[in-house]
Amino acid sequence: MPRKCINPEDWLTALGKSDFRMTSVQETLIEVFAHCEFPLSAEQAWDIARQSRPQTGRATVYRMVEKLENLGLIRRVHGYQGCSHFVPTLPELMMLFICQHCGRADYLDSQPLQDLIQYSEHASGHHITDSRLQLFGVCTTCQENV
Amino acid sequence: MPRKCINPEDWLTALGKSDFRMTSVQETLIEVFAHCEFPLSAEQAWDIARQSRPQTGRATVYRMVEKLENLGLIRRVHGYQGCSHFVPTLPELMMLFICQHCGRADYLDSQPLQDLIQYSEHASGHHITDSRLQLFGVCTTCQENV
DNA sequence: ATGCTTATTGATACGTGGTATCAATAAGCG
DNA sequence: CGCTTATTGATACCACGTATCAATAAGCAT
Repeated sequence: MPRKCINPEDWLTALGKSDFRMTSVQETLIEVFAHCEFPLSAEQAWDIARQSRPQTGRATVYRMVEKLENLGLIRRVHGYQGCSHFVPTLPELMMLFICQHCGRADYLDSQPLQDLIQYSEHASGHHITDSRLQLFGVCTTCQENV
Repeated sequence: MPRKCINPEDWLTALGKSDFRMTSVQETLIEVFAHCEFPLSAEQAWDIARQSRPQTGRATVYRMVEKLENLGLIRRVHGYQGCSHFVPTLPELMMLFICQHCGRADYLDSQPLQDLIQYSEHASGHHITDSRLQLFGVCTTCQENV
């Protein structure tokens, strides 16, 4: 499965507002999420963060996860075993695919989703402002390794 | 917004397996979910159930919610304020729309979603076995009442 | 109807994921 | 360098959900 990677620099830029103070915890957590291979829970992120920064507090991780989600830098995965895991968001709006076998996330072209929304909006009369789509299945790599 | 309604009789049929025993709690909770206007959490369902059946236990409600979800009779709403609310599932697979203003759920034609899945499967090479789509916005009724 | 088997219930205790509090720390600015 | 104040981390706390288990009652055989 293709591996997308996030540039932590961009995240720092996105976080860089006037009343914002960059700290070492934040750098650590940005690294953790920017490079995660799999959807990560706050608890998992905490474990990983403490490997390189043992004094990291639990509440701080939860706060940071909330902030990153609000900024749209990470994205909640609405999966089978709960909805508390996150993956980095790509700059472009894309559809999320989760492999049920290896657990990895892939990002697919979102044009079909935009078409769907436009069609459904017209067909139903509702004004659609937001959407959540997630696809599950077996990724190309795992299909080969059966 | 159009109001779809579930027939509790159908649910009883779906529940009627050999080693299954129908009880009054179950009837109560089926009524609660079959007629709910809005996505309901287990806790909310508990409150409503106790109005007509005060001795209803909390654990029983959670057990029943799990059973109904496993049977596909109710469906989890992956919304903004968490993922622990449920709406009755319609016989046909349909896309879920939630109005951000009045909170009501509507069910939309799922053909566009099926098309999207078929297209994305072909385009990505992944084998897609399941999906979760939810749409949010302002329903036709709420648009008129601005 | 009556009794028996066993699925189901409800009370309680428990566990986990997430939040409020608050004194201590440190970022960034003048 | 010192000040202001955003941020941190420890702790306590809360909510949602689950495991346990004796008591209850469905539904079948008789």
